[in-house]
Amino acid sequence: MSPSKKKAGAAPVDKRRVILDAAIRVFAREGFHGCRVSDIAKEANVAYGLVYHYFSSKDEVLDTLFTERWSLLLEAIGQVEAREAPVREKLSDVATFIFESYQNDQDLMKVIIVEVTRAANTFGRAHLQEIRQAYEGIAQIVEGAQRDGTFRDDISAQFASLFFYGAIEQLLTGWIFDELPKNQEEFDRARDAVVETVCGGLEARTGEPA
Amino acid sequence: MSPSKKKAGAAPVDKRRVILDAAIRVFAREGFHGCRVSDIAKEANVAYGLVYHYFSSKDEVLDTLFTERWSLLLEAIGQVEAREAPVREKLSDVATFIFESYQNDQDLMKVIIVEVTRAANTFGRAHLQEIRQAYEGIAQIVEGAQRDGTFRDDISAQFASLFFYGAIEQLLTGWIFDELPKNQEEFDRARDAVVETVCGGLEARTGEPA
Amino acid sequence: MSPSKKKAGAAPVDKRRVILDAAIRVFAREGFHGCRVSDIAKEANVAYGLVYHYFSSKDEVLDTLFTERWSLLLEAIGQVEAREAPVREKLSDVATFIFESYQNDQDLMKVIIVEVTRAANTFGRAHLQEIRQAYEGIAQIVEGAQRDGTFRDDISAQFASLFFYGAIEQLLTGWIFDELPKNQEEFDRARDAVVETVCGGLEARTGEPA
Amino acid sequence: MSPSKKKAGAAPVDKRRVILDAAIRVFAREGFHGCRVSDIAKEANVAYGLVYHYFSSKDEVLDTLFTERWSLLLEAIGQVEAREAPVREKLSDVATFIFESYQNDQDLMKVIIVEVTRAANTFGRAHLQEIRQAYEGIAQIVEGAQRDGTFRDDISAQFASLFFYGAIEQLLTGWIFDELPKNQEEFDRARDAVVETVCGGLEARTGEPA
DNA sequence: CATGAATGAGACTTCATTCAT
DNA sequence: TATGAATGAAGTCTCATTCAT
Repeated sequence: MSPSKKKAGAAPVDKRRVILDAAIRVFAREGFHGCRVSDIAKEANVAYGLVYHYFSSKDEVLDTLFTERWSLLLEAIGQVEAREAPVREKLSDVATFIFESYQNDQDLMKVIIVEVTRAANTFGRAHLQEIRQAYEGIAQIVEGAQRDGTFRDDISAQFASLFFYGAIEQLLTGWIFDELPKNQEEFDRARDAVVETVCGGLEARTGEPA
Repeated sequence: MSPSKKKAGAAPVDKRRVILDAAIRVFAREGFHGCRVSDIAKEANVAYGLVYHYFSSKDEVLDTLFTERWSLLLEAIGQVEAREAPVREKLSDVATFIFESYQNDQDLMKVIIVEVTRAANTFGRAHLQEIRQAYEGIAQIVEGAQRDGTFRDDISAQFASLFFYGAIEQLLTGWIFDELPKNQEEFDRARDAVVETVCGGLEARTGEPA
Repeated sequence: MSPSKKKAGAAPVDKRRVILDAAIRVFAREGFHGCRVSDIAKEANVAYGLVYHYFSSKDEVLDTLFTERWSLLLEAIGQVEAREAPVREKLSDVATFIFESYQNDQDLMKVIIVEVTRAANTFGRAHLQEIRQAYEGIAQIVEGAQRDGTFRDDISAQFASLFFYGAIEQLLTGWIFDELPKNQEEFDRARDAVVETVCGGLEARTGEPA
Repeated sequence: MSPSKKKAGAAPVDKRRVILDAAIRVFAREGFHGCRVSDIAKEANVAYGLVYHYFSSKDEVLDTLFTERWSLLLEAIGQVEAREAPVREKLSDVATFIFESYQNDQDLMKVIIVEVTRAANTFGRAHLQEIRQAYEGIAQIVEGAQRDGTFRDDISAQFASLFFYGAIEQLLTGWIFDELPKNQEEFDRARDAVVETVCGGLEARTGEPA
């Protein structure tokens, strides 16, 4: 942040950041395997070798992008989880966070979902631990609701968590690849729909037909 | 050299099939990109070049595997859709079909999910059309239920379909990569949980709290 | 050797051999590190990839060349060792074998000496075992002469062996890099000189001044 | 930043020397090609660029190390050569000088032998002239002995010199890479053995069997 | 003198695909 | 059908050297 060694006025270009941002665009455009390291360097207007000055490998660039972002998600889930609020609101907040991430950084989220989260065989495997942490955070929100009687407890919180996350990711994937409308209204509708559906299905009922 | 297995009476070996089955195992074990064509040939006990005699490329092998299987799913969805039955039963049947596919052909389903369905950037893109057909089939089941008033219609059938499919795929992915228990009972529990959750959330209600 | 699968008349080109022979020339001319794999392929009139069809790496090409040749030396030493003959004759035969190897395959011997035997830090290390076997074979010849009283035994056979081999290798290195005369007469003179010097120094004496 | 070590009284650190000494350790440990310039800087606790402030290239660092040391050897040989003494004593002194160099600066001598003297294809070639000077110095000692009748003159002094030096270098190489015992006693034994063997073989004899 | 970020050429290796038999 | 040798394009990573400060 503080450009201590730079004279005021000089743009303190953080080349590492420049490379990361370029990588987001290139990965989103061409895919991780579809691009060469030189493409990243070119997009960043930087010499080939500089990528390797800051990152030990092409993989590490993606790892860094993923971890940077995923940790925000984990943190957000943690905060939601810790709060006192109705479960619907909590899950809605989690969904909102994810959808907003997507709205604000479409390229980055595309990369994370396409190249990591859904790439179960390659990077998804490497980050299994962190990915699971998100599921577990959501599961704990569900468990809380089961404890206080809001949610039925004959559906395991783990399953519920997977349904919730899976539904959201499927939606995002649809947005990413199908040419679906992507506007605020649509995002809100989608978010409400997931929350409605999953919470609706999980809520405990009295005097139900089913 | 010696046509030992081709003596009259012995089942004529369909080398094409042998190659496909070998590919399933190899793709499941090493991933599509992690294996070489020669690995498939070796696994099939077949000469390198023979793979190219039956298939025009490595891609085509995977395409074939995917299409073979996915068409079964599309057909199954179509039949369910055409039937007269409560929507819960219909969706449960779809889920059952998918879970049974997984139980019976774990390797093949792993390959389809990991390398095609979730590989949005590569094969998923090539087969987007067919994949969407499945979503649409499910959506039509939902629409039917919306028309007869069983399901609420303020959540679009398209969304509902993505949720349903996304939840199932997330579950399967969990089974594939996490070391979760995989037995009949667990499969049944999972299936019931998805159906319960999604249908529960989509059902129209009278005198509801929400 | 037997071109069993080739029609008589067709030149049975062993591409592997062609590559090895090309590698000898290229390594001798440019050094192992000074040449690229593509240089070998070009020299062999062969596609780049074929080198990797037959060898797993550039290293393995050199390893193969070394091992092929060095095993001949080890065998020769073994045969000399087993024979009944005066020690001078034995050591002279060993020297002759080495000098003749050099005369007949100057490029190969240059490669072996420069890139392996004297490259203690790289390939020499990898083949330390085999190189030591040669020293040990020579040492055993010396030990035989010590046992029968021909050679003094206050100089260890191991040392003597190193002296003998070291002297020869130094000579060869001189031939390889200095522009010394290289003709049969010179080879003979050199061989006799080493044998004379080393054996002369090792022979037991009676009534010596030293 | 803080010139803490440069306070009056503290020995002024010669960074150039520090770099050279670090290079010795790094070259000995990892080999010239096995290390990076940054490794030298790190070992010297010095900034990357400073290496290039004092030396124009990585090569020049090694060249400097070699020349520094080799000139001592040449000088020593010259002094021995100029002295009036029996040839055995002279050659023994040369051997002693080399063995003592090795005892006192194992790393440096390892570097010189492994990376220069025996690296005929790279640095050995660049320093061929200086290396030959050593051979010639030794040859002149031998010639002197031939002139006064101590050594036989049917073995050329040049050959004799190569044998002597080759034998010693082979011994040192053995010490460097095989885990041979390295103590004063062993050094003395080795030195005496070389001198005995070579001089013994070169001495003129009267009434010899050979 | 001192720093270390920036540069970019260079080489190995992989592997899908072709082809002669 | 069946074989497996042959092809060659493509891409990652290394690291000596330069340069702005």
